[in-house]
Amino acid sequence: MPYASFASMPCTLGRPAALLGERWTLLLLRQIFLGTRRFEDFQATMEISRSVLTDRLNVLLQEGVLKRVPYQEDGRTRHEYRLTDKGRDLYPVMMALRTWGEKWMATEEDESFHLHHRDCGGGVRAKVECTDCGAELTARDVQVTARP
Amino acid sequence: MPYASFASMPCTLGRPAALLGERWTLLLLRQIFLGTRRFEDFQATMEISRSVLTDRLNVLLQEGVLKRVPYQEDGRTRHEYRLTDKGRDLYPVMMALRTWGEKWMATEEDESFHLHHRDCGGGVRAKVECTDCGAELTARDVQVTARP
DNA sequence: GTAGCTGAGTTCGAAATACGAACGCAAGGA
DNA sequence: TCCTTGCGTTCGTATTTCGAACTCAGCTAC
Repeated sequence: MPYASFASMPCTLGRPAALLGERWTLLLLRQIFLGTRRFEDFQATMEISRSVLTDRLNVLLQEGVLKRVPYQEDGRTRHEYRLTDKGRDLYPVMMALRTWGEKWMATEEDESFHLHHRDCGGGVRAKVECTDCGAELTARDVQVTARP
Repeated sequence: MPYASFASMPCTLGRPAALLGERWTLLLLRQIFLGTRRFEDFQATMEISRSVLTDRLNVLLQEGVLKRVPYQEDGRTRHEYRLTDKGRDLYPVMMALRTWGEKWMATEEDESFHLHHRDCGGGVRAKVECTDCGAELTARDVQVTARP
């Protein structure tokens, strides 16, 4: 199976993994969650080639993760890329990555950014929980069964 | 900046994003969390080319996400790839992807698998919470500030 | 009007990656 | 001795990515 055909794989973990597992896509989403919205800014901050940037933005537009929104600048109409509701729902994925990075990949030189809850000032972390009892779960607590 | 040099980017979200954002890596991790452990089985279930599989496994070994563990089969010593503690801690990332996939990418044909809490049988989902007050957070609830 | 600037792409030849079929190799078994 | 298995490595071809140059539309200044 060529990589591209995972887009149609019948698995709700496999399809997102294939979509976000394309080179540059996760880094692009990181920029977007940090507030970058314009083609030129993506290009400048990530040093991605323009043609690949065009391609990745188009894929995310097609998937409905991003939308193009017109805005005005010095009287001209331009467009910026913004998250849709679907895209905004990727927040837990990004936070899970960051929580993992903080625990396992942190170095002295990291100077990224702080995140805190607007209301109470607390920290932010991703976790997995049981929808019934609310317990926090690890891989060991979870049983995998084939779907009927 | 070529993609590879994000490996040294001073950001605890950027580095994991670059590592897992390499083609095949997320799909490989999915297989691993589903229980695949041997080279041949990865190759067969994902139809990845052998050389790329070798490369990705080596990267994950080097990063300490996987380890090679010897085991016996018909008297011969072989090796299998297993998650380290660091690797097992990627579980929330996978569950966040799946939670998102279930919500936004589910189709009729999906026949992947069920997950449930061993103790109480409940469902499984990823979420982001405040480390102080425990509230569930979305992107809008979180303030981003440059690190001092 | 026209020359220049800017944001947002598009094009294209060269370099890096991925593909897949064939090969290598070590350890058992027939 | 030869065959099979698991696990890679090699190598020529096909696909992606790179980066510099080009395009194009809508101002702005002259």
